[in-house]
Parts: sequence; C-alpha cells; structure tokens
Amino acid sequence: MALGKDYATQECSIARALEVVGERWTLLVVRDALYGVRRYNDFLVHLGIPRAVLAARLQTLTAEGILHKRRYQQSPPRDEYVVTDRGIALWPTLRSLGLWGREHFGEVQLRYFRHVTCGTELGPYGECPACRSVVPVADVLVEPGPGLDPDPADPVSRALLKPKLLLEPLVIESA
Amino acid sequence: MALGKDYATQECSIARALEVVGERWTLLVVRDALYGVRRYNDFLVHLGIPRAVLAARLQTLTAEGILHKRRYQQSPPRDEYVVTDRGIALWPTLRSLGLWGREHFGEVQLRYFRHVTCGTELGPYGECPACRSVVPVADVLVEPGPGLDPDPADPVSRALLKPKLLLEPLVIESA
DNA sequence: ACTGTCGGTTCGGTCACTGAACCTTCAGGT
DNA sequence: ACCTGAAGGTTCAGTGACCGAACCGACAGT
Repeated sequence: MALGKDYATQECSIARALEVVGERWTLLVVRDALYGVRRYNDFLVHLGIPRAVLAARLQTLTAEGILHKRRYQQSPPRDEYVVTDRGIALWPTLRSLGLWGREHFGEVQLRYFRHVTCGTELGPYGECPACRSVVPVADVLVEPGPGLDPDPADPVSRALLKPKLLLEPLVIESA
Repeated sequence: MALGKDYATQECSIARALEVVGERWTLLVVRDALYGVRRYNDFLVHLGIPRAVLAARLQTLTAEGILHKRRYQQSPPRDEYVVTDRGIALWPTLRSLGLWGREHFGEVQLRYFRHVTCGTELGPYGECPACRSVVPVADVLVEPGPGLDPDPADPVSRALLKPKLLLEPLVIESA
C-alpha cells in the first residue's frame, strides 16, 4: 500500500491483497477495466481521477500483473491496458462489494448483471441461480438499471449505457 | 472516504461501498471484528495501527452501523465494539479478497475456514461444497494453517492460534 | 501514594492525493 | 511550413491523511 508503512506485520491474505489493491482508486480502475475500459483517457474522464494518480495506478497494476499494457498502434505509439486473468479473478470480490454497497447504502438498482446465456440475474457471488453454475466473467451481461443517469456528461458513461458483456472492449462514440 | 474529495461522481455501488470501507485499515478492522476482536487495545496490538487512526476508524464504522459500541462494564467505563449484521454482510467480500490474495500473492495457507457442522473447508464464496449450502458466518470455524507463525508476539495473535468460530468473542490470556 | 491498565487526544513530521499547468509525439488540415 | 488537436503522460505547489510518540484522565489494586 506504500503509505509510509505496509501491512507487513499482518499474517493475513486479506492484508496482502489490500497491499496490492487497497489504495484509493485502485479497485475502481480494476472495475472499469472489467467493464471494458482500456485507454488512459477513458479511465481519466470516467473516474475523474487526477492524471498523476491514474498513471501511478496503471503502472502498479501492470507491475502486479493485474493489467497488461499492450501497444495497439505504432504511430503515434499508443498503449491500452487490458485486464489479465489475475484481474479477472477480482470479479467475485468486486461483485460482492458492490452488492453490499447497494444493499446497505444504495436506494435503487444502478446496473443489472445477468447470465448472458439465460438472462437470469446473477446471485450474490456472480453465480447463476438458474443454471446453478459459476458464470465466467465473459458471460456476464451488464445492463443499465433504473437508478442510472440516462444522459451522462462523459462519453465513457454514455457508452456504458448500452448493454454489453464484461471484458468486451468499450466502443466510444466521439460526440 | 474523505480524502479531499469523495467518489461522488461515480454512479456505482462499488464506489459507494468504498467510500465507507475503502480507507486504509478499515477492512482490516472489520476482519478483526469478525474474528472476535472487540476491544480498542486488542485491535491496537493486533493491527499495529496508530492509535488516532484506530479511534477514527472505530468511530466511522460505528457511525455507519458496521460496528456497535456497547458498554460492558460501568466502572471504569469500558466499551466494546461488536460487529453488526451490516458488518457481518461484508464476510463474502473479505473471504473472496483473502482468497484472491492467497492464490495470487501468498505461498502457503495461513488459515483454514471450515463449516463447523461437517468440517469441510469452505468454497470460494464461503459456501460449503459438501452441504451445498451457504454457511452462516457464525458457523465458520477458523483454524491456523501451516504458514502461520506458531509463536507470535502479541497476545491477540496468540489467542487466534486456537481454532474458534467467527464472531465468537476472543479470549485473551494475559500471559 | 504509587503503579498499571484502558481508552483515548494532541502534536509535529512525513507522505500521498489533488488540481492545474505544462510537455512531447504525431496526424491532419491549410 | 505552420497551426491545431488528441493522446498520454510529467511536474509542481498546496492540502490533507497518516505515522509515531507523548501525554492525559479515570479507575483498580497494593
């Protein structure tokens, strides 16, 4: 976590995990990466995060193997950050954290997460109650719920209004 | 989160949750509360957290309804912090976060979590693979694993070496 | 009266985060 | 050749959170 001192005294996997993803903004960057955000500027406008902090987080997450930095065009050189298996493995954590947030502090449903092959809304841990199986992250369909602003300012939020699968790269329509 | 600015621009339950439990140390305090730690001094020595930060976290968690402050003796006045249902509801999140930490950054198993009625080790989301049911948090047995220091310095860690149920108040032997 | 415990508060120093400005590379238009 | 704009950063001053140590008040035991 690198805030003066780490959690080194803790003999605990949770503390170990928090050293990696416990800093401010980090889990939100991973969430966006799972939503299909891949480019520096898209993270920037969607999160409203300071540029320096975003650069630091992307570097840390890349170094920890949670994102993969990949060049997608040579001239001008442009890289995108794609979530790795290690990052995808954070989905159950993010799912249960989001569920907790909505149940205890949210009023209305912001997004639905469904099993794409059957349309059933996911259970608490990302499983499909109908199929009684763990749903692969790539098979999770994200749909806007009633609580979501129907006309957000930034293009990334607008792109996220369309139903889409997790991990599927986000298509930004410029203006 | 109150670090200059909150995550207010985020329409997301995850961001909402992180505003409550996303600060440094907060989730570790909740983890300890689930382990049965209840007293200021026990949190202090077990976490190695600065006193002022601990006081602030306990106050925030109490205000958010995650812990409940309860007087357990009148003279001198002493309070204990007991985890509430809202705090207990964070167990799946902590479980999956800990699992992620161990699978991706830990070498050896530090603790086993078992279904007390059948002894089976819990699945990824805190469910019992044998009983095919969600295990209530109070029925989770915590046992030390091979990676745990067998003779830790602080009495709280020593008390946590004995197998015990989650939520069960921790008994500190003042050695 | 002295000592020790518990549960804090106070305080100076350090470090991370914030927001704004600036920089570089390159593509496209004129 | 020049200008403009986009993308992806870096730099920097200011602020606020965190750190560690010291201090404090109430009370129990001796």
